[in-house]
Amino acid sequence: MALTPKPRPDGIPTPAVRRLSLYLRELEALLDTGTQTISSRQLGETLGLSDAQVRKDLAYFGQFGQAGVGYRVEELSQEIRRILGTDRPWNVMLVGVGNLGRALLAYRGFVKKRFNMVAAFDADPALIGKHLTPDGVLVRPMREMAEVAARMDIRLGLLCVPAPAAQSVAEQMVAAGVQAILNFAPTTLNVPPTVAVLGVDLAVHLEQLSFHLTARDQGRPAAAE
Amino acid sequence: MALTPKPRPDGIPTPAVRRLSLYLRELEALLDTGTQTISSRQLGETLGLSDAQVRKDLAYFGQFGQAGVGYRVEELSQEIRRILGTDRPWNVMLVGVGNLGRALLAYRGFVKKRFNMVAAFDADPALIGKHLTPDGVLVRPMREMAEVAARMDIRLGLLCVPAPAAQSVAEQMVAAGVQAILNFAPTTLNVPPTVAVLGVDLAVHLEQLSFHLTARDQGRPAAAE
DNA sequence: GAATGTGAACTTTTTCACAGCG
DNA sequence: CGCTGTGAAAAAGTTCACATTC
Repeated sequence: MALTPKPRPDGIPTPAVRRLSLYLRELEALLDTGTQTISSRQLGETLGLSDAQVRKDLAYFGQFGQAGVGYRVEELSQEIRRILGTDRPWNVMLVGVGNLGRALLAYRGFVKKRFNMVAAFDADPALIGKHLTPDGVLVRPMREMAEVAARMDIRLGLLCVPAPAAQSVAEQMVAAGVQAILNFAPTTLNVPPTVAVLGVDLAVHLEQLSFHLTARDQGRPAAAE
Repeated sequence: MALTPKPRPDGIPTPAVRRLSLYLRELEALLDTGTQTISSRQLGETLGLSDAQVRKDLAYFGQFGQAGVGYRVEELSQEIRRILGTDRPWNVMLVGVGNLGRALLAYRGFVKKRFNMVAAFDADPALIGKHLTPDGVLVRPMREMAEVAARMDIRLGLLCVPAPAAQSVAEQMVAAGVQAILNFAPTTLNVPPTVAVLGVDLAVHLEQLSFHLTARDQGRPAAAE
């Protein structure tokens, strides 16, 4: 163990950040089983990663382990939450209350992670003013977006409108102060570089699996996850 | 242009395969606008990729372009579909007809790509035998999975059950002959290496965006998409 | 002139391997 | 001893730059 006080390295591989979420998921499951400590080898095992990978990933952010022992599950969980910024709740808006949007509004997994869906918007006048579930959030007209976002301090948004509307809606979200967008529309968004966009194209995911099926049937390798 | 007849390289970067889907999405949009040909530079532009990246990615699979001209949109689309294995329809099953499962059953994006949701399963007796939408698919009991999968030649499945049930359900799917799983449960699946799994953990995606928000607020870099 | 396909250079990410701590 | 943290080596992926083709 070195004594570099805080190298503030910044040159953290993007894949390492992605894996951080997976480590956290694993650690939270371990907490439920009452496990106190875990080694890099054990932590990587379930996820199909090498022990070295796990240690290196965590080391980008600090020194959380204890030589000879491993990592304290509770402590490491909290550290990762702090790094990811989920040690506090975020208010989230959802735009586009179609089938998918409704399902996401009701998704329990967000609540557990303290992502609070506090506002929903849609362009369809027929939906405005409705609560889609008894305890669900009110659907508002698009024009209220900026005001509501400011009042509720919303910086994160889910975009669930059809592809043709996506770019224009994204611009409205950005104008309203949204700084990070999870985009479910099957299209690429053009936004200012300060805004983070993560695309989740469900058809693309299936295509990737189709490739694996096809490639395997033809003798190509094909890995997973 | 070289005359390597078919190098059968096999050492195709996984990211290249992912990008193939994005190229196809772009090309399909271009088809609607009646564009005949496109250069690697133009194709990469919308996606934020360099022209070299586009050419190299495509070159892993063959020689589809014409020097001085670019790529024929129609032709390249078909080539990519062939590579991805989406030049033909796939029958797909969905297991777990909760909020998310229902939304996915109704998702129009799958239909367009010829992923046919032909069977749905759930463990809840109250849902069995129902059609969740007028034109929707019948919800069947889990025990019929193997028989139905064989009869309908289903090799692809969407897993939309709660995390605690996911591993056991995945095993049933594999036993029923499913060879590729799109996993929406926030947990890692342990399946035989012949089976491809792609995880879509919605909370993880939001966590990644939270990281970007947090990192940016603190002077770290943070890229997107 | 415009744009591909591709070796070679470069950058990023992963793995190795081992000193050192509890 | 078991296990971390980390430089150094290896592998993977991206960009460069250019000969070549239309």
